[in-house]
Amino acid sequence: MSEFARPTLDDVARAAGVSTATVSRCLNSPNQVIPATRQRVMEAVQSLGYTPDFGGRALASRRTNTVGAIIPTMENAIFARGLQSFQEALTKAGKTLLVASSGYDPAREREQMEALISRGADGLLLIGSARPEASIEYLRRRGVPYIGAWNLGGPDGYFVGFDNAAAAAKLTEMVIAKGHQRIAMIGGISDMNDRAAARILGVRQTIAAAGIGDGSLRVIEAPYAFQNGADAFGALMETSPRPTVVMCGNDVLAVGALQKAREMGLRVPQDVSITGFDDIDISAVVDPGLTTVRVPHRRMGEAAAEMLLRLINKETVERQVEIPTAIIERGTLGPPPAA
Amino acid sequence: MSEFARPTLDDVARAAGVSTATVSRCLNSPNQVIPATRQRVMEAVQSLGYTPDFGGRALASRRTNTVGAIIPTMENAIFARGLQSFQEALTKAGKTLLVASSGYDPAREREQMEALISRGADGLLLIGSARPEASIEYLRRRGVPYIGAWNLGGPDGYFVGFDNAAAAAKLTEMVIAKGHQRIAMIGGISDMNDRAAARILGVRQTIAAAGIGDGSLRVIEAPYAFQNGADAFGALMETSPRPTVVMCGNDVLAVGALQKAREMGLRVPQDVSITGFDDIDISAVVDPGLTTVRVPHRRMGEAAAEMLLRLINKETVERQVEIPTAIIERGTLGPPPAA
DNA sequence: TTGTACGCGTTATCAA
DNA sequence: TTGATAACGCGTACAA
Repeated sequence: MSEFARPTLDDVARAAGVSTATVSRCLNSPNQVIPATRQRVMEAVQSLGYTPDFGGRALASRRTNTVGAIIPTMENAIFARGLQSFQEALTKAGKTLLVASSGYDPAREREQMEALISRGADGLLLIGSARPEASIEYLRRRGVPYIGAWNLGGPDGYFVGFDNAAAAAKLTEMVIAKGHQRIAMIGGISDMNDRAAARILGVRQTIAAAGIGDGSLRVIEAPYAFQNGADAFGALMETSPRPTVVMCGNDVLAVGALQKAREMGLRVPQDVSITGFDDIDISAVVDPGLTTVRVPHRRMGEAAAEMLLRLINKETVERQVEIPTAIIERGTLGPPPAA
Repeated sequence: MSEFARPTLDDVARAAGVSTATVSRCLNSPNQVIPATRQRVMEAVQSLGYTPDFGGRALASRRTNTVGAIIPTMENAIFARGLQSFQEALTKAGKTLLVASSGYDPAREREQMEALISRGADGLLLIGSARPEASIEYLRRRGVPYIGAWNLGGPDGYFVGFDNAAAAAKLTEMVIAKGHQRIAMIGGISDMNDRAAARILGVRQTIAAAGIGDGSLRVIEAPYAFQNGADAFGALMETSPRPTVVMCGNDVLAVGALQKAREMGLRVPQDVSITGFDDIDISAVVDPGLTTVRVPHRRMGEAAAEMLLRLINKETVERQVEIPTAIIERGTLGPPPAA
């Protein structure tokens, strides 16, 4: 009650009648201390409510057991899920995870990098590979291990993720096999978001290769939100000739599109087909269920933790770990209408 | 390339040909330094890629500009959304947010408290008010300002949140007004989750007060997941006499219940009514739309940031800030079947 | 097994 | 306006 200052090692030492070194040892390598002493020290720790000061500890020991993650936004369930398992794996290894979000802004991402590194992060998890060279140079110069996740990257750097383009291509092949000739797409904003860009690319290339229609693809890009999916779908349905299938870069967009179709009195998949990407929870719940690409986020989080930990420990690490995806067929993809 | 160690203040000072004190001043109070010197120093900072060490800085200045938040899980969108705005408000005030999750485990929450405090957190955001007295005592002794969010709390402590019980009661009154006599509920796990408990309580008390049925309420508690909502709904529909309405403690459970109803060939709301709580995105997308309680998470995050900041600055603060909720009527609540 | 004493990188005080 | 230098809290050789 009367004590309002944080207790220090010194306070504990005095209370227990030992030296600060002994208290420190009790906390860090207890078996070097005789049980009687240890108990006395631990009692003092308890009664004072002592918690070691992170700053002092980091300063003296030169390590922090902290890793940082910078994600675009906490509001996207797919990051939340992957991060959760990332954190669980880290916790098992005795590390603490610090999370920051960039709001899809490279400048802000850079700020967060500095904040995390100045807090002593031993390693960093970043999303994707699209970022200014200066940010990467900064990381490199500082010698901070980092990995990109949620997709695969270029020739250098370490990545654990999905081949977004290949998965989109495979789904597109299935769409074409159903007989669709007029394909349109609603994608995420591809600028500085390589996942969104790769998904669009996969669809586009497959269509071009198959020589469907004129080989081009109509794409509307929009931030991930139900309403944007609905609006874009409405716009696409205005065009003539109407697409027979709308492929979406993300399930959120797809569900919005699906809702809009219902509002417009269009039956899915009889009048128009819709596909998604990610397989979020909601995709199994809508009616009809969404045909989409399943992306195992939890496994990716675990794999990312393992890779980053190995990098931090300077063990050998594969440069790329690919997490396989799978197409989940539910009800929103069918053959094109006969018309 | 050849430099792999983190540059220190000393390195910068040497490179710029000044003392460490001057470098420190350049970074913290630039106008105390003559422009010519400042520029020379800043160039050295740039070219070395210097970032101040957080530990050293915290040690010397005795403040961290860091606040911590401990949430049950990152996978619940309602926390993610509130946290996002909490963080935005904090960032404006020059603070950095560190997020940790407890997995609904009080012991783990306590560990995270220590981790955050040892990292110098100036204040803590916690969810709800249900936690062991020892955890609270620990916080109090350390003199760390903290607030509970997402609900309101007891006589002491600071809270910003919703009156979960009152909102549930109001919704129940509406249900009763529609003519329902047989009400059942699917709630979250109420143990150590005061939000879930309060929602159940609000429903139960209203039913008892109205003398509906025998005044008791059948409740199944389950973790928030679609499948659990579906399973619990199935179990409830087995009972006889069947409830005419199933009130859910959360929209996730409600959507699961809705899906199960469809599977069972039950029309909503003609055969059975369903209500939710939270108004997550999906609730407007399902068919029919979910009648639920809207909880403005973003506003809560902002209000929480303001309150915590004031507490940290030792300004005067109201003990409780209540964020109003509203009932959103969509399609899942109707009158009971005539039968 | 325990204690002494130094150094980690920074800020802040006091002189110059 | 700038420079020495003493804290800050902790870990760890080294000595006892």
